[in-house]
Amino acid sequence: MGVALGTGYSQQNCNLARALEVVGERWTMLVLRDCFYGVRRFSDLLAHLDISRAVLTDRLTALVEARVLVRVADGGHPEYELTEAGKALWPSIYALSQWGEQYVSPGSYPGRVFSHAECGTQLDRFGRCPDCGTIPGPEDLVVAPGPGEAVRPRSDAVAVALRAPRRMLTPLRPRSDA
Amino acid sequence: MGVALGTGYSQQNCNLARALEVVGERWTMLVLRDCFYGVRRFSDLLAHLDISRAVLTDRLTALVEARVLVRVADGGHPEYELTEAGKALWPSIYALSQWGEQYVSPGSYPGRVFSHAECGTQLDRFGRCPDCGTIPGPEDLVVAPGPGEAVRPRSDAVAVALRAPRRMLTPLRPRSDA
DNA sequence: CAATTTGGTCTGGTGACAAGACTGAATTGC
DNA sequence: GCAATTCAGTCTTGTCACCAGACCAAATTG
Repeated sequence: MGVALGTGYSQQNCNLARALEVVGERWTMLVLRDCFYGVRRFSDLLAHLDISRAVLTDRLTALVEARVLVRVADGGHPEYELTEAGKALWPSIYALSQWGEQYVSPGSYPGRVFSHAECGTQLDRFGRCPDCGTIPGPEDLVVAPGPGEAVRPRSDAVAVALRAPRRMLTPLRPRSDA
Repeated sequence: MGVALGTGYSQQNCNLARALEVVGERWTMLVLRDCFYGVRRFSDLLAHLDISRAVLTDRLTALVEARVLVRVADGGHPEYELTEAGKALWPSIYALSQWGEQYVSPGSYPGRVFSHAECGTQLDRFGRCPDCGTIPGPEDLVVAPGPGEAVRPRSDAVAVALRAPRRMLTPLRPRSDA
């Protein structure tokens, strides 16, 4: 209780409202973005997002309950991984990022560029690979820092790792395999 | 003051965070969805969304300030229209709706289907017209109710108008042209 | 011109969030 | 093996946003 409440758009017979009940809360999208970048640990999310511990706990719990993430903890520290439903959110996140880049902070925040790993071509603003004509899923993408510099670069582990091109969805830290 | 605050993801040098500062607040996306459907009046949004008056006022003010909507009021009652930046949000809204339909309420909420007005073909989940191979903008789309019935159909003017296929972005009510 | 609708503003009560102290389990250092 | 540290949370307190509903002036309708 208290998890999915406060987000209820109860009277809306609408798929957008249903989606927003799951991913529309503050911070949720940013948590998921980090998951796509390979972040899996509570502490990494905490350090990268400047989010309150209680709220991060709440969001992770809700996302696990909604089957967007799975909590994996065999003995060691728990890790949070995207499920299929979670990975399917990539187009939404990409579309919002592109809009932010074009209309909110044009030019100021170079952000990151995404390329089709197979052919190295940079995606267009709809997420299409202009070379292949397809819309690659997140597992087929490489993220790299865009041109230009961040205004005030961060120093947390996640920010540092993202200064080099990375295959998306690959864990930021090596698995603590038994 | 008090408008854009509370949504600040200040430390995030990230386009997604920038986008969410503008459209990430509760209700904002649903307001915009209605704008795409042709809703332009305060009272229609109020009736269709079951939102508090104060919050609706706040959201509209913020969206106008962010240049996502324009407030047009020549004498008569004001109307809110999507700007170019606002229309550019369509891919984000479409992506979220599709995700909601597939992963949150599969089958339960038939929602609406979107077709390319030019050729009548229904869009795929990435917003592509399978016939033309393009990704039509919202001005080239027709919304129609999906198959199946809403659980508890609404009776407000907007819900009623949306029971028939409609060209998107066309005003719900005839303009009170001078 | 009276009644109603429209587009708001203004209250009060409730719930969400931020900041930070605190804790027990896991991990690391030696 | 044991101490120190890190990790993944929980708990508390204050602030802020949101909801429900009363209220109000301007526009519109009858």
